[in-house]
Amino acid sequence: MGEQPGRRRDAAATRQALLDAGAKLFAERGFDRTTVRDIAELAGANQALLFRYFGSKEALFEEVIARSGREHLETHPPERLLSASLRSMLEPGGDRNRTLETYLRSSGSGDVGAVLRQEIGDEYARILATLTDAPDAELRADLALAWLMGIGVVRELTGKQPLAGADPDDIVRLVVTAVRTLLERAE
Amino acid sequence: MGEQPGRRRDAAATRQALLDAGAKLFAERGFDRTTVRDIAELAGANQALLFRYFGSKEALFEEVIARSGREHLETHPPERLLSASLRSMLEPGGDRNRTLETYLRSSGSGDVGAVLRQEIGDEYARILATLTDAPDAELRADLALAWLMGIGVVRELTGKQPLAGADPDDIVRLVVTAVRTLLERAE
DNA sequence: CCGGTTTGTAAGCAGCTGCTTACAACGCTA
DNA sequence: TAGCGTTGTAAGCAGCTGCTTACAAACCGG
Repeated sequence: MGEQPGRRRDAAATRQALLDAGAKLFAERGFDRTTVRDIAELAGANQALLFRYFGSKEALFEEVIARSGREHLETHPPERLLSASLRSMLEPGGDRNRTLETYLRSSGSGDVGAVLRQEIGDEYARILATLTDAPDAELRADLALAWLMGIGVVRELTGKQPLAGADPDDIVRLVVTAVRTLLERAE
Repeated sequence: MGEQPGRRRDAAATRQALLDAGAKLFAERGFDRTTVRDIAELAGANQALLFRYFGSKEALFEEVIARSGREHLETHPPERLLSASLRSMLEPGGDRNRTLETYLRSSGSGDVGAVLRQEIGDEYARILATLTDAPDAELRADLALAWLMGIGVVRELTGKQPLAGADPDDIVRLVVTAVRTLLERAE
């Protein structure tokens, strides 16, 4: 990508460029449809370096997921995690967090990065579960998380209208209200 | 698969076997990770027949989606569509409807079967939208549909606990209650 | 029973995939 | 500046992919 004139050989920068390119493409296309050649080209690097620095396509993927996944969790308090994650998924912009997109675009049973994805999901749900004192708090938190994922699927992956073109504020308002009901309603 | 002794050569039966095998594998693995060789093997047919009867892997996929997608819509009234679809996704069993799984396991931008998937989604949402008289009924219906998809993602695709192992009754109860709030709450 | 059509089979092609290897260019340190 | 490890490059390999082709076996109307 943008190569600095003073550093024509820089392993750390190349590694980072590959990581960034991988993050972008995995989020856009999923794991299967992203090729190591595409990643290397977008990073402006030789594809052999991908294997030198990461070992395999799968290892690069896991590093992408691990890094991007924790950012949101560390920067938002529990009561705003849901709306913050929702907003970051809804609002366009180059530097937004694409964890959920990457997460849900990569499927399969005996899957790649499955352990990491599970850890991140657990972390999200654990935090959301602190917002309710219902006995089945964790199940309710999972359902809230599932809603996030579903909105991501429908918007970014199928582009269904009117949801795909709706105002993020409207979506957040509707979802937060209903989720509040979901979490607060003890029986 | 199970070959009748009286009909050793039967184009219609072979076509159907390929369709069934494709439906199963596409739902389990998604489009990309399902190979035409796998489909042919599961169907007990030669893979060349797949191309003779359907033309391409993509055309077979579209036929699978088109057929399975309409079944639910035609057999459930609006007020039970949500819970019925949710249940069919949650409850194990060989002959359940796997439209949503197939739907969400196949992603990508310039995508395969995109038009058909959109039609099915529109149909679901249109029916759900009849359940509310809010001005943004369609957006609310989309959000309800998105929740369905999300629950499918989290359960079948990531296997996250406790959601993946929860009692379908509990899930349906929580979701239906919250969705009722989502749909009924006019402002 | 004959001739042509339908159904099934085996083999292979071209292209792409993840990954490896052999080698050249560079830059630091002694 | 000589030596050497680091960084980058080009080429290619083996395996898999969707798809095609050439051909054999079964079927059916005449």
